[in-house]
Amino acid sequence: MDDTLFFEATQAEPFDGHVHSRAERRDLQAQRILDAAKTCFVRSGFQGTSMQQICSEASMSPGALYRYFPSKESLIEAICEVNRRQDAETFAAMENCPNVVDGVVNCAIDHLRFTHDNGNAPIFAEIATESLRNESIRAIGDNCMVDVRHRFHDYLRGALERGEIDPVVELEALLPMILAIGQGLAIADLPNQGVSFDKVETMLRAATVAMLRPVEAKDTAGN
Amino acid sequence: MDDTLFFEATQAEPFDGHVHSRAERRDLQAQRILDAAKTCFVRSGFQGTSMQQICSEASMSPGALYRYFPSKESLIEAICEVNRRQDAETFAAMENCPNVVDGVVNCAIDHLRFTHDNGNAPIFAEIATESLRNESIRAIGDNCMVDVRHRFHDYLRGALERGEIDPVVELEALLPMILAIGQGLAIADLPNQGVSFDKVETMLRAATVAMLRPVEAKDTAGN
DNA sequence: ATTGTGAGAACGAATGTTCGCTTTCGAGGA
DNA sequence: TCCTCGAAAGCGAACATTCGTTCTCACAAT
Repeated sequence: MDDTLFFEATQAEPFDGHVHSRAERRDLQAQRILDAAKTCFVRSGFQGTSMQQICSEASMSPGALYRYFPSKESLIEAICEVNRRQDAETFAAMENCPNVVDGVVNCAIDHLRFTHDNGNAPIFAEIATESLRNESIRAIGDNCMVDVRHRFHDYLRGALERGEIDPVVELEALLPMILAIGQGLAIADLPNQGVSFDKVETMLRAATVAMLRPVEAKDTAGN
Repeated sequence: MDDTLFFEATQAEPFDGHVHSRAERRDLQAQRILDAAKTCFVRSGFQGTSMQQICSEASMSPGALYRYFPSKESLIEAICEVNRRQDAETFAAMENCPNVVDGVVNCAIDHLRFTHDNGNAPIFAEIATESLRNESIRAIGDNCMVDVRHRFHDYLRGALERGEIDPVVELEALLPMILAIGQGLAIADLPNQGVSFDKVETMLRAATVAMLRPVEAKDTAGN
């Protein structure tokens, strides 16, 4: 199911019904480390966080921590991977939305809401920044973005072929544009600046309609 | 004139017209260090760059470098300050533009073009990310953003009061939205992904018109 | 008895910065 | 024009500290 993390449950509980099986306890500890790492990364960034800080945050010794994650990089990868999976889930919901504009806007707002609620904006920014240079992180970030980009591309192309979008629209330019705007909004975390999600949605919908040029916009302004 | 840097020309040339006065040479060296620092920061980020790397890039010993900048942080601040000043110049041009939409769009495109041409996208992302946590950088970044935000706010409010924008538009929500979009576009560096400035401008103009709701859009699509 | 888990000292490498020294510069006196 | 000398510029080894990581050993659970 998932071979990118290092602490998978290597064995299902054998026979007994103990409160904490060996594997369960191991997963629990690993999660504790991940939570501590995320807290530190939000606070100081990937490069600015030391393993000692993560150890302190997790109330764990280096020797213990290194039993769960073989390196600092593996911790970063795990954090990125969690984000990647959450993003994929958010964007998957879009594909079931019949109206193109609603699909794009709802998906973006869901993403913004999730990022805001989990305090993920700094990590999101960190990943985006680090992806511009660090190879190993770019590999993960790109996988994430490639995934999102692909789904988004297919979704828009489908709408285009079904005649829901003005054929004038060029997908190869529109797609990076939308992703860039979404990224900017996620990093800015507008609700943190006192702008409600509703207002963001209203403006984003207007902008989306203007760029997508849907052939039959049903209720683009009222919702 | 400028009291934020540490290497000001402490004395104007006394009387002679030498090719390189003492102060001129000092400024030249300081600039060489700044260029090297920028190269390294683009490559590895603020935290990921060591002073040794900057020294190597500048072909200078640590002892020499530290005669010009008292710390690594002062180098980061100087780099940020340069960016801040450039941004301010770019955004100042906006205020002379009569048409609101043109003002906003042209300003944004100018900014994107400058960021792209100078390879500043990674540093821009770095500053934005670091501003979310690092105090000293946030101080500079905020000064920059406060400046830009203030100019932008006044500009839009002027247009609003002059009746160029639908009074329905709420400035306090629109402003962060526009800045977030601009930041996202700057970081994404679309021309680096094969999307021309013209296409970005077309889409951005459409989105801007949709969000600004100017009362009399003259040639919003054709330009 | 064997195996998994944790603590914490210890490791070498790398960090930002400083220090003592030499070289270069340029104004002013001979 | 040449010399002199104080100051500025530059070098690179060395500093203390911190980094990510490993090692050893004790404890706990099976």
